[in-house]
Amino acid sequence: MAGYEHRALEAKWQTYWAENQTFATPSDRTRPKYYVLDMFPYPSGVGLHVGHPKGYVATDVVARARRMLGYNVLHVMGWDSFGLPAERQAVREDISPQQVTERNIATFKRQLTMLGLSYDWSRELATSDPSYYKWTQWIFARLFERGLAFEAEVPVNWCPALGTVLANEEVKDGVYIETGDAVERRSMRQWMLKITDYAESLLATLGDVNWPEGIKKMQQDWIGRSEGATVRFQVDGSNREVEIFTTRPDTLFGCTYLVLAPEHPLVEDITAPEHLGAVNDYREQVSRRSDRERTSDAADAPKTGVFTGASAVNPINGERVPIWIADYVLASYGTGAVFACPAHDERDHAFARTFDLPIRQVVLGGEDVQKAAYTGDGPHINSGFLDGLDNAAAISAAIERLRIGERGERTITYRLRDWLFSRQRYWGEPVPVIHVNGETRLLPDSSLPVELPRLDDYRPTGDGQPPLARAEDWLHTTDPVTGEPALRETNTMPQWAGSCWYYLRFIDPHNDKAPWDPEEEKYWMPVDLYVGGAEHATLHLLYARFWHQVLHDLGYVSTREPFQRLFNQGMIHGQSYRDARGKYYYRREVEERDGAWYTLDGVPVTARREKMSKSKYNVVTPEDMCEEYGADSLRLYELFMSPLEDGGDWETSGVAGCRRFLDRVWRVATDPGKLVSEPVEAAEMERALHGAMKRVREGVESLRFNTAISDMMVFINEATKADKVPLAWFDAFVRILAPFAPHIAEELWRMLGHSTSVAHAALPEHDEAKLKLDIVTIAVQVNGKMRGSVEVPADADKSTLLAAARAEQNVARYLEGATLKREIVVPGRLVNFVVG
RNA sequence: GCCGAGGUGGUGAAAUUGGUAGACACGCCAGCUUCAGGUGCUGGUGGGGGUAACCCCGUGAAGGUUCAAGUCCUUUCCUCGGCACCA
Repeated sequence: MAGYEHRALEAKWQTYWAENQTFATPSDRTRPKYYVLDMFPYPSGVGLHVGHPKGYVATDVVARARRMLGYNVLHVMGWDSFGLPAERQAVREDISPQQVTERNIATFKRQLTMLGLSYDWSRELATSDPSYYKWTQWIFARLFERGLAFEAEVPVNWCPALGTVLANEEVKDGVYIETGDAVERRSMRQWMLKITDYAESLLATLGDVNWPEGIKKMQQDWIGRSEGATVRFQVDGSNREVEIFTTRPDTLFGCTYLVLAPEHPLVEDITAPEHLGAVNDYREQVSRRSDRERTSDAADAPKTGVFTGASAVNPINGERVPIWIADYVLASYGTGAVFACPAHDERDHAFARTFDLPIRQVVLGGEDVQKAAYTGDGPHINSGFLDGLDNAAAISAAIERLRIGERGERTITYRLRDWLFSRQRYWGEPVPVIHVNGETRLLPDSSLPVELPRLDDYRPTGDGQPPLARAEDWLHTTDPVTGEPALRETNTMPQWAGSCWYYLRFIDPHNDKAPWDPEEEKYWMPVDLYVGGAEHATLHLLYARFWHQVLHDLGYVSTREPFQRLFNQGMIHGQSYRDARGKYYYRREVEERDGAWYTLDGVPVTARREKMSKSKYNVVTPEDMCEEYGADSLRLYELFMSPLEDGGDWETSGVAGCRRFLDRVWRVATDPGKLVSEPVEAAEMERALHGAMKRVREGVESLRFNTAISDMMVFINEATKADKVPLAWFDAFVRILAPFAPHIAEELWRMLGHSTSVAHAALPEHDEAKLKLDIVTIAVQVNGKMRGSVEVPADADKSTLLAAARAEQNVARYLEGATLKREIVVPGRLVNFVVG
């Protein structure tokens, strides 16, 4: 009575799909292709919770629907399996990261398989597999050859808790964004990738891709293009020059001092002896402040700084201005030096007020510039040859004058910095270079992959070398070209390396001659739909685009951009319960009474929606859902609960609701005599069916599946109520249900007498004519207020509509004795009488 | 502080893009079925008033445009994401 046996049924079809390779990627090239990709997961030790599969289910629906629309679909899954957590877990459990990773992958794969996702598992890959990272190293070699990978002694983000450096993109407010561990500045020899060479290119093609505007904006802001000028100031009484960057060269006449970043290399040279003490104290004080302190109270913090005793000559008017140092000027942006125009820049203004430096107005507008900076447009004054010009004209004129005098030129600066590409860890790709007599040499492709050696201990060495330095036999090698003794590189690549190109390897994952076959690449690229979380906006997505554009410049790939369409799925939150002391409770340990929550012992707790996490006791696992309600019900609920981009709060009762829907579907199919081969007069049911068919197709385009599912529910509600349901209608229904609930659909499909998988049946197309109603209900308003409704033929003309509307009892009451001023008729919708 | 997205029943959400607000589902209520129910079926369910027909109010708040506003405009409040001395 209850419904169908989901456990046996789902197991049966999952086995069938595997045995029959139902989802093998087609090899014929006559059909259109569709490459639909999920951001592959890092296989963590804790496994999946129900928040993870939302995106996977959505892409699976798209993949299945596209197959049914006649596309060759590439739909694959793999593992971003290098990374710090596995290494730490390995140390904790005293086993190897390889073992940890293997185990975690097995868990993830089991959980994903259970959901009935239609991946071509024969293309599964893992970034930590030598047959994969061989080609990651191969791409690194190409970057190195082009001068895009280089070593440098640079100030880095060092994270003592992790024992490694981090990229700028991984650090926010002085802490590692993943773990919240503190980060400090340090100078170290590191591998860098010259992503800044691609700043312009990465901006340029952002317009060509179908991505959420928000993500594009974030990438634009991260790259941070800024147009302005570099200007060289002669240091007074010296042949040295201070080079500054400015977006406002038009305000050079308002310059009353110069500011260098405390770390600026020129500071030592120019500081006057009597100021040396103060300058050194200040630099010391600044260097002691952590990034966290410096960024957390940025912006509106009081300005600090000291005078160097030196002065510089303003090239635009020959004026001498003092040179200060201050930490509001960043060493890492522009040239690490600015000229200050306090009248027209808020930061300079605050600094000038603090140290009583002159403020000279050069642009007309605003209030008193002694009180507040004016940053708007206006005619220039006190500016010699710029007088009278507006900002834009003055900027051009100033730059032209500087250029002629060889004191400056137009310049574009980017916020983006080069990518710090080494990590002092074990569990990552070895960098394929060797060091011979202090010289770094790229290993020839023939010696790839450089495999990770097995270690007994994965911690850094006693003298602070990365863990790989422990592998003596591995570390000491010979140059395969010259035979000279050599040392291997002990830094490894960051986790982002493997994910920068995995979408390319999926195209041809078993190729051992090349990273991919060019013909295959041409067929499958670009990725048509890429689905994942928005947290990768400036990390993975920027890095992958960078590698892809380099590969494109080298002729290895055929598209400029890797991901044609990007879609961000929202995060699913779980309900958590916490008492006043902050202790969390499981759902089964609490109960609701009169709208408030208590533990079973009566301790009041607060219920909150939070990110699912083991420590918050609010994790719901896909296993539990599959066991109790079945994968099909879980899949439906993931999509039914909210639009894909919205995330939402997990409610297990909602899964039960989806299960009830499937049970009703089952009953419609199995009620004796319900399904009939003869036509049935049931316009409502037929309309519901065609509405659902339409919505399913729209959903595949818009990735809004919640309304498609509710329309399928409407059809089943109609079918449940009806005595007879035409077989042909139900047949079509099973096919639109199939992408969402593939197991039950496959079973029903066979019950309907088909002998091949529903996965390759044709997705039915709706008939627009069937959506039209013969009789429509028209709203009748008087003065814009609803006073009744009337049923009229859909094609009724205006006068018929008005007559019917007037005849409506309640409406007639309102019209009686009133003067009719106006009649509004919207055919098929409403009639509005405006009366006086 | 700046930039972006969003505020609709007890809950998740719909709303053909200016035309009957709340589809569908959860939850709740009532009835039927059942030895039993974390079952199934039927009906009800935005708030207030009324025996009823109906009436009034209602999409964060306040104004405005319009015959008509969840939808358009102005102001404002709140929530969530991103950036944060970028010269």
